[in-house]
Amino acid sequence: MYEMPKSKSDVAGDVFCAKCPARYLITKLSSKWSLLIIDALKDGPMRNGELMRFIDGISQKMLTQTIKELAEMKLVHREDHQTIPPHVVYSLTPLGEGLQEKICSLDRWIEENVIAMVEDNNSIPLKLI
Amino acid sequence: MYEMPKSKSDVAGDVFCAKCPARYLITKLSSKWSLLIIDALKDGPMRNGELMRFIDGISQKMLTQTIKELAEMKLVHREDHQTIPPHVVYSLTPLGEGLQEKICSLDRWIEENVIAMVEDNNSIPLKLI
DNA sequence: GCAAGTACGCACCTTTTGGTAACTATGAAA
DNA sequence: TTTCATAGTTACCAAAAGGTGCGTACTTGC
Repeated sequence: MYEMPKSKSDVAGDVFCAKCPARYLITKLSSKWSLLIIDALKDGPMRNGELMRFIDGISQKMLTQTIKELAEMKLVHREDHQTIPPHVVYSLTPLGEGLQEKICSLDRWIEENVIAMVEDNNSIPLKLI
Repeated sequence: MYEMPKSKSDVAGDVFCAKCPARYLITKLSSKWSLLIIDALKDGPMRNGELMRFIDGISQKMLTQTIKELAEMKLVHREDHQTIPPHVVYSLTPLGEGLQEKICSLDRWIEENVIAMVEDNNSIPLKLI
């Protein structure tokens, strides 16, 4: 597994290096649910139920789990009103906003180029949206 | 699973829709190996062994498998010289070049912001690069 | 008064991911 | 002559991802 460095200043970024924290982060972020949650939060704060309905196909378990990881990475802010029934609001942190621009750019590119990627290709499943 | 539409013109992109091909593609692309291979090919064609050495930690199996998927998505071109011993060269297609810009932008952002994401966080493993 | 919504945690189970080792055929270098 | 590099494939196995169903404690609408 990983080892802790002596000080934080020893940390630097290289995704191609297996032991770099940057690689750890790219491993965490390279999940469809992480990408979709950050994309979904681009227009402002959302609650759990809203995200569930917006991100078609995500389960409650994966939403909770992924949001927790994104919060640990300081990309998403979790605001719990501490009421019963629960009222929790999720939003992007300033750091998350920066990442969101990159991820949205990637997602929009995929949506725009999906036809070129799947045409004449029987191994990629197609379906009406 | 998925169903085939009547014609290709029915295809459109929405990553938030579970049955959209765009979701299928984002699912395939959201793996660390896909992201790293496309990033690695940004400076020109590379051979199998070069990629193995450049992308620290990837196994032969995952490299072969991921490249195959990227080729099916028309993002990577596989040029096999049909010799023994084998000589195969991989490069980005014009489509892959477009995606590479987005992915490199994401990877560089992660490398630049890795410190902000991991500081004061004991759940994220750190290591000297 | 009963059901639904809220945002989870937990246990169980299946599917997918991904590592390792063995094997391929050949040329080139030691 | 023996070893290595090349770019794979295959089988086997362990680990991780991820779905489903249950329970929670309360409020609001029907």
